[in-house]
Amino acid sequence: MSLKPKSAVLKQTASIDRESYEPAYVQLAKILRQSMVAGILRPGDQLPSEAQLCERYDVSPMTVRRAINTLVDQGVVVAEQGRGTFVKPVAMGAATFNLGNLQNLFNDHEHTTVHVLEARILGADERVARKLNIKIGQRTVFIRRLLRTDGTPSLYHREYLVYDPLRPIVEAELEVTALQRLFNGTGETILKHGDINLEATILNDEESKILQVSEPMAAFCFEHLFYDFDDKPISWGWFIGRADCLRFSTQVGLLMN
Amino acid sequence: MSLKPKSAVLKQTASIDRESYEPAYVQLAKILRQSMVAGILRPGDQLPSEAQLCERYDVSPMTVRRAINTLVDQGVVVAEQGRGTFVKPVAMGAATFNLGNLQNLFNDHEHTTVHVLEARILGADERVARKLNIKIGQRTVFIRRLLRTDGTPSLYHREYLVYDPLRPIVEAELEVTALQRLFNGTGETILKHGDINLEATILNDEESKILQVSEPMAAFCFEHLFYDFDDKPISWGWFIGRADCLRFSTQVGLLMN
DNA sequence: AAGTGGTCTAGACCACTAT
DNA sequence: TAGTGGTCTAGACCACTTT
Repeated sequence: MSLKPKSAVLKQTASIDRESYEPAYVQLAKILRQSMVAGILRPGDQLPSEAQLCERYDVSPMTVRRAINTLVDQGVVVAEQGRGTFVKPVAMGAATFNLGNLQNLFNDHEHTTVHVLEARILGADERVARKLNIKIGQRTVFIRRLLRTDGTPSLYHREYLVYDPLRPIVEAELEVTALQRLFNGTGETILKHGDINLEATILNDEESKILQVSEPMAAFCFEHLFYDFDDKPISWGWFIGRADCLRFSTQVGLLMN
Repeated sequence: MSLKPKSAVLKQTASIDRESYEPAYVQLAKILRQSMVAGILRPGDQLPSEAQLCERYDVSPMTVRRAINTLVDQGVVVAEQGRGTFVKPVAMGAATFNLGNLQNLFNDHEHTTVHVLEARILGADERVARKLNIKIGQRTVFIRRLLRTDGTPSLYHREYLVYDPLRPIVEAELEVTALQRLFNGTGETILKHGDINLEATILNDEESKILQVSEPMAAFCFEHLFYDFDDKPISWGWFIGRADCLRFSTQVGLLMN
């Protein structure tokens, strides 16, 4: 691990194309990233100082700054005031998984359909009352939905909504499109924030039946609790999907681009 | 949903404290965020223009820009060139889970211990050969590790390393600290990048025994495949943890701070 | 003291969207 | 055409780390 900037090597790399549609800071970030991918800059190595980069690529300090901030945000370098900017080592702990992939499911009307299996007014039991911070017996709207991908059951959703006759949302929530809104936030929304848990579980009898699984099978469970603008819970529910149909992939470290 | 900036309302909010240790752009971002939390700016609403914010808070365009970019990065607003900047609705699809929580486990030497259950040279079978892109029968180092939290088995790890007599890493990999390095990237590293999969599964007999579970139980499985600086796979393995001891939580939307 | 990153200014020009 | 965000300049000062 070298402690000095690899100035000599970097000097030979590409320069910034002023005619390009790509902003200078993006180009610079790519150049630096590329030197890491190529192994010119290794984990632990120090990047050239901002002043050096300004001179070498003939851009202003703010532009260099932004390029480096981009890399910091991407988690590939770390900047330490007074010391320098260094290439971060690959760490599995930096891996992140997002539900964005799942979101595509809801938008893909070609292959995915949503069926409302059940929707009725239900008095809250102890568990529901606790989650939604309401009294036991207070009315909720209980909804069960099933998503099918190419006809095959893929996701089973259950949801309890606080019943409020003043809020016309209830009607809308029953519609098939309501799920989509929950997931990608299109259209009107009364949700301010939400808590989401990801768990692994084994399908119970009801779930197995609905998802058409015969043997015991592992599944992902996304529990969600949404709040309105008064920070009152209004929706508690969970999605369950077969483990053999769901997978989350991600990458860490230096990738091509 | 209003289509006009809530200029009048925002005008009354706090101003920027020049004496504060907090950068101006952070303060401005907080002020804007606060207006969203307070419901002054609702999903779909347009933020005041950059010029307006410059004037109102007496900062330069670049500072306003950075504040807004912060919010864009946080995913709470979306900026559209030529139109304006708008508050994004809450979307479950925006949720992200990271393995950082898990990382704490490895650093917490007070409560967590790592035991090497097995470590031996092993010829690659078809599956291992395919994953590591080597020939069947080629030698690998097979390692089994068990992590205990306060004495209770919590994570079971199996790993195949390409055996390379020229690389002294093999010795080091056997050490207990090797796992920590894999996860948080401290010290020397020969890893350039990695692919990570998150799956839900049911513990098999061996896993149940090692994790001291009697009944069938769901589990999280993190499969990892790491590459060296020549983009050759050198490590394939997976962590398995009991579902009742592992949970991933996250939040979406507007949070307090 | 010298070098580093962190912040900030006060403008400028451009591309895009709306009217 | 006016207003918006997107980029960029050429400096400045500060806080911090190292020598």
